[in-house]
Amino acid sequence: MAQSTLDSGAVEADHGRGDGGMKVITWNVNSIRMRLGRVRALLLRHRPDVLALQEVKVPAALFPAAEIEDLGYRAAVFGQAGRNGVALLSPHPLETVERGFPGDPVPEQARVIAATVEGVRVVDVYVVNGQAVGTPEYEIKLRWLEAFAEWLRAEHRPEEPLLLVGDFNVTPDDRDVHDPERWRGRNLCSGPERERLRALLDWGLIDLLRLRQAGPGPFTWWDYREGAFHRGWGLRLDLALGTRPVAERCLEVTVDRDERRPTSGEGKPSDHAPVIVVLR
DNA sequence: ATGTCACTTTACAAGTGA
Repeated sequence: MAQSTLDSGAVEADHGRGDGGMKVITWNVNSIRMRLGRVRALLLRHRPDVLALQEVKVPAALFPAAEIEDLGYRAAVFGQAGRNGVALLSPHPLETVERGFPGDPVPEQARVIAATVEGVRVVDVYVVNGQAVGTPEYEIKLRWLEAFAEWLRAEHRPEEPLLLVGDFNVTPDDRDVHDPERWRGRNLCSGPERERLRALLDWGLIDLLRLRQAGPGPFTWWDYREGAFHRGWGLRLDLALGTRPVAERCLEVTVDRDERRPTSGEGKPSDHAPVIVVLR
């Protein structure tokens, strides 16, 4: 049963185009169990070729794989009980799945999963949050970004088709902040973390959303507190970064803000909105 | 700075992390 639905899903995900195009969505769901209804609706609405999830907050054994398979998707999960956890969903084969990376300063935390889908290496990251500048957690965040960049440089080449997506917990620059003065120097917007992200880009990655949208905005995350979404107090923390071969195929990048709305969809929203990347 | 949310523990509340 599962196999036949997987086959039909693969056909639908291509939108009948048969043109080698590819739709990749990244979404920090803040618990897959709480968000299953919305994830299901997103898969049916967009039929992405890849859905990269962060903060699934379950060990792999408790990931709702059967519900996902019923929609024609396979899941590769790097899970963790209660915190973190990343997963890649696709109707296509997920080849050469890699969980974590050598040199991770916090290897007990599930933050990176990678797989090759339709010839594109998709790397899904959930970067250390960092809590606040000056805390030990912030120092770990900087070290983590350095170690991840070192691994990327060692294992990959900028000439490869590689798409790095996820929740980076860093705003690339002030255009990604609703009120740059209010956020100046604080965690998610501070200089040192932006320098680490910049180093990653300098290796050979392009911020795909900025190819066609100069900003300021759009944002992808709004705090649950203080009615931040309603007041427009957002940040862009969720990014899609591509090597040149991927950037050349990029048609558009959009943010599905409706998913952050409390009144739309099944159950409560995540504090992050999905980012949708379309490649030709 | 914090008006929320989801998780955990030994659970019928409080602490943690985001």
